[in-house]
Amino acid sequence: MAENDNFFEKVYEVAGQIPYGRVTSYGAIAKYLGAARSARMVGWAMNGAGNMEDVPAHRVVNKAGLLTGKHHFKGTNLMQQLLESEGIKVKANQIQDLDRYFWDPWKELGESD
DNA sequence: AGCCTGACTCGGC
DNA sequence: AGCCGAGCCAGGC
Repeated sequence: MAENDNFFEKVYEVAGQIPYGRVTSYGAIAKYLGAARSARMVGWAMNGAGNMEDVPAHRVVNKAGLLTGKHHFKGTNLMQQLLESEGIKVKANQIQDLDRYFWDPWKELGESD
């Protein structure tokens, strides 16, 4: 039952398509789904995605590159370690050179609309 | 049924 | 350039 029609499922799909060593923002995903103002819902969806290995929630940060959701992971700094493990530089719970690692679904996947 | 909170973002000062 | 307030949608109490 892949309810791809659900907002949450869409979030999981997009997040699951984030390539290794890349990150994106909640707003980018939300906007890609047509809910630019519902970035919070993306984060809320991530709450359930955190249990999914197919959904690298650690690759999803806020627009500022801050690891806002790191507190929701198992460990205290698990999220940061995962990002650093992928070659992403993280400092003070914030991704360095975010522009270099940023992955925009709208740009990469393209809405083709 | 109503109010508060929350893994966000933007605009104004 | 940094801080504050408002907007947004959905879930929890």
